[in-house]
Amino acid sequence: MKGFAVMKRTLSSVEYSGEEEIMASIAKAISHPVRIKILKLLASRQCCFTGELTEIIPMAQSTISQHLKALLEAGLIQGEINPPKVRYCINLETWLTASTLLGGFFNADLTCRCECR
Amino acid sequence: MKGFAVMKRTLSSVEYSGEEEIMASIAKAISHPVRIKILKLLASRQCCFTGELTEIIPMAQSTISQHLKALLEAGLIQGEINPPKVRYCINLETWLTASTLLGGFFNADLTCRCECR
DNA sequence: TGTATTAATCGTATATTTGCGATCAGCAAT
DNA sequence: ATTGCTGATCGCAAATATACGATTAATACA
Repeated sequence: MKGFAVMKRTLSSVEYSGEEEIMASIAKAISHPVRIKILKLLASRQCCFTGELTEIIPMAQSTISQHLKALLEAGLIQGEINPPKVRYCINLETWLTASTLLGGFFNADLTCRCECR
Repeated sequence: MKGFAVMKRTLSSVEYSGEEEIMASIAKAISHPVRIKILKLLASRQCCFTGELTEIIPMAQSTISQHLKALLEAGLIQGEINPPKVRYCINLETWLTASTLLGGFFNADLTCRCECR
C-alpha cells in the first residue's frame, strides 16, 4: 500500500481515473469490519480518542495499531502523538471526500429497465 | 469470500453487527479500481451489458470474469445467463442498500472540535 | 456431428492482508 | 539512570487477492 499508484503486477497496466483510485483506496480502508467499528467509535465520541480501543475491541494491541495505520494512510483519521499516548480522530477532509465520491456513486439515478435476473 | 460470516483466523473472534459486515462486504467489492470502472460502465449503459468489457478493459478475459464474480457475490450486480453470452446489470436492491449504509455512514454530522493534527 | 463463440473455471505464481507475540521508541516520574 | 506506560514496528505464519494462460461448458450454426 502507500498512496494510490501501486499495483502493476501485470504488463497490461489498465488506466484508472484519479477518482476511481481514490474511491478504491477509501473503500479498501473500510473493507474490514473492525475498521468500520473503529471509525464508528471515533465518530461517536464527539471526536478524539485513544487506544482505549484495545479495551473495547478484543484484539491484540499490535493488530489494532495496524488497523489504525491503515485508516491513517487512507487519510480517514488523523492522530495527535503525545507520548506515551496518541489521540485519533476522524479526518473531516477525507471524510467529506468519501461522502462525496461514494455518495455520488451510489446515488446515481439508475433507472434500470432490463430483464436481467 | 462468500457470505458475510467468515474470518476467524483468530480465537478472539470479535463481534460485528450485521451492518458492519454488510458494509465491509460492499466496500471490499469496490476496493479495486477495475471493479469501480466496471460498475460505472454498467451503470452508464442505461443497464444491461456484456463481456464487451473485455474489449474496453485491457485485462485477460479470465481476470475480468473473476472481478465480475466478486461483484456478483457481493450482490452489486446480477447476470442473465444466455449462452454463449451473459448480460450483467446493476442489482438495484443492493445498490440501494449500499447507498443507504455508506451514505448514512459518511453523512453523519461530525462536529469535530478537537485539536488533533 | 463438427465448429465457432462466449464466458466460467482450473491451476499456478506472486503479492497483499490479517493476526499474533515480541521488541523497540518516546516520554514521565521516580 | 531506572522504571513504567502507551503505542508503533518487526518478524512470522496463514489466508486472500490478483492476474494470467489453458481448459472446459453451453449453446448456435453449418
